[in-house]
Amino acid sequence: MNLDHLLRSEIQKAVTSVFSQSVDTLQLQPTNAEFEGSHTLVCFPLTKISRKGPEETAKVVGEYLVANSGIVSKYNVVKGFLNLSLSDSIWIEVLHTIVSNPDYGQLPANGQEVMIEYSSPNTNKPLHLGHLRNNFLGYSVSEIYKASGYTVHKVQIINDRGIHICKSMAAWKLSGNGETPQSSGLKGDHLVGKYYVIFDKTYKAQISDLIASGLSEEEAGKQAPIMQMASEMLRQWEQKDPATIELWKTMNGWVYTGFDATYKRMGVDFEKLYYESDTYLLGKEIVLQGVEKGIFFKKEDGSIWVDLTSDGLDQKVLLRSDGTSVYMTQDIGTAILRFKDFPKISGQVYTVGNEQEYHFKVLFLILNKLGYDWAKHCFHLSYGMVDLPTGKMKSREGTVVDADELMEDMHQEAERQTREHGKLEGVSDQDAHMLFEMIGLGALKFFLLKVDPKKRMLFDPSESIQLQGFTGPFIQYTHARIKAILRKAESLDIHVNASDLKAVTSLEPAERDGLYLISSFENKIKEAAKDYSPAVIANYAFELAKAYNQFYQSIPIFNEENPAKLKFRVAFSYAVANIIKRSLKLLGIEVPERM
RNA sequence: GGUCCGGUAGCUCAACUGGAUAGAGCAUCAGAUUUCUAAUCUGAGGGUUCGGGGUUCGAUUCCCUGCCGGAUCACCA
Repeated sequence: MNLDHLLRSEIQKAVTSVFSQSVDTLQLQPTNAEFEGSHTLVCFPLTKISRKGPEETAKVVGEYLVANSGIVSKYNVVKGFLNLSLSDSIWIEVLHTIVSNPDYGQLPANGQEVMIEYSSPNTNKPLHLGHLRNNFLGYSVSEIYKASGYTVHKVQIINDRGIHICKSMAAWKLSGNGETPQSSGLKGDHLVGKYYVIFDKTYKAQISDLIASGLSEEEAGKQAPIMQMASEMLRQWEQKDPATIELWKTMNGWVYTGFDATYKRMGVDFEKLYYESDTYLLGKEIVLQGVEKGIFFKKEDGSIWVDLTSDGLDQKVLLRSDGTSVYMTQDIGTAILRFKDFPKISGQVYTVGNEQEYHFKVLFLILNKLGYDWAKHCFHLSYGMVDLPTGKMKSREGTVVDADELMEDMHQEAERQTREHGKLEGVSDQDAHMLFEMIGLGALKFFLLKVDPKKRMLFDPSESIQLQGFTGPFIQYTHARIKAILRKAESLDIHVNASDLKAVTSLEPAERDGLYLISSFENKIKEAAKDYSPAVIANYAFELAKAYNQFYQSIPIFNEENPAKLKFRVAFSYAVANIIKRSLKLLGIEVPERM
């Protein structure tokens, strides 16, 4: 039974019957806490067909529903708002359908496939806080789409070639003395990142020397020996010079080993990896064909452009005058390749920061001009930057927050607070370790996902390690508490079946509040999918946990003398725990049995 | 300069896409553990929703305008 559908159809019937005219949309919203009821119908829009004032309209509909629907037990009208109270038997039925459906929260398969790209790092340095937001977001949106009934293909494109990795290679060759992850004990991505920093330092020093010897800043930048070395390596790489390719493979290999460990700890995964070194030449053919078809045009110097002025944008280069590809060319090729690899996908989602909005706008327009009708189902999941209290993250200024370090810090903080609470009695070291990890990462993921992805957000380290209030651990804790109740019920040999639930005759307000939230879970999943927003789920899970804690506080379950009521409350607790678990899973967060 | 985002309590964020007296968390203050886990719960204070116009039964939400912050506008990625 879907409560929302049921109620809407009852209201439709009422409206049609009372005003002898139907209405296509109903404005149904949760009732404010200060009024009685659970669902509120906004009646202002109905005045057009009722030809009555809003209060009178609400009253007539309310009367009808109480008399005829069988599910509305009471109503009250405040201004144009019709507040409805549902009969307790309906709430009990809601609980029954949910506990008897193990797949509640998984919408039926809709036969559609979608590709979601996220992460997509450069291979010259370790992942940082910005990547964490990206990865958690991409992963979570993938989970949300799966729950909505889609088949999801998670992919990324690894930017493994170009001047950035050559910089690390040049610095390593100059001053690395053959250092390896094994010899240094450094994680591979951090080792390569170390040489990227060394490159930058050396480069700057060389520039100031050159400026001191009379060169302009621009000239110095070009002539600095280390930069010339990196540029030369890029040329050699493109010419497939064996030694250069070998070094490139070695250093990228170190990075991948490092990334694998980081992804594993983050709990994210990918179905297929695309590498820029494989795809950067793609798209060139397409662009040349586009010139022949008259979609693109060539300038005198031989460069190829697309004219987007009729779409309110500028002209954009697609092939350089020397015939080489740019980023856009590659992305055109990669997009087409992906639709060949996964012919059933209807579209793809690109999880990329909002600084690339213009790029994707252009990309989708070009694909559209090329005649790919899937282009209109491509979506740039654009998210805001993560700021620090000290301002923007700047890798050159050393203010980046490293992903590995941050996850470790969160783990340790979880451990510190757990020990402080004295919650580890009878817990093995191994279980304790898993618990700290679960809590630490739960806090971090929740912190980054609770904000609307579109918005720029502030990462305050002292706030992110909070385990109280609007946090992941608060919700995990609620789950653990419920599990304790379920264990106790088990030990008392309390088992619930349908007839027990139906024997309950009256509910407490706290129970109805919880059931209302439970009944709206699937709508929240749809909303989150439509908006590409894990924040919808984060807010929902928090509301649910809060509602349960209020219930938990006010009603001691095992003191109840009426056995049917007691069983009802156990079943209710079970349902809440399940939905907490499922919602947090949509955010990539695990829940503990005890904490 | 053009285009696009954003501005809500001291701080970090919500507000069901135009609905009720704008809500949470943190922080501050005051309370609640012979009870199923106090990482919890209850209560208090805290607002010109950046300013100014407009649209209508009704605006944080839509339109215009000004101010502030950010992104972007490369033969970079």
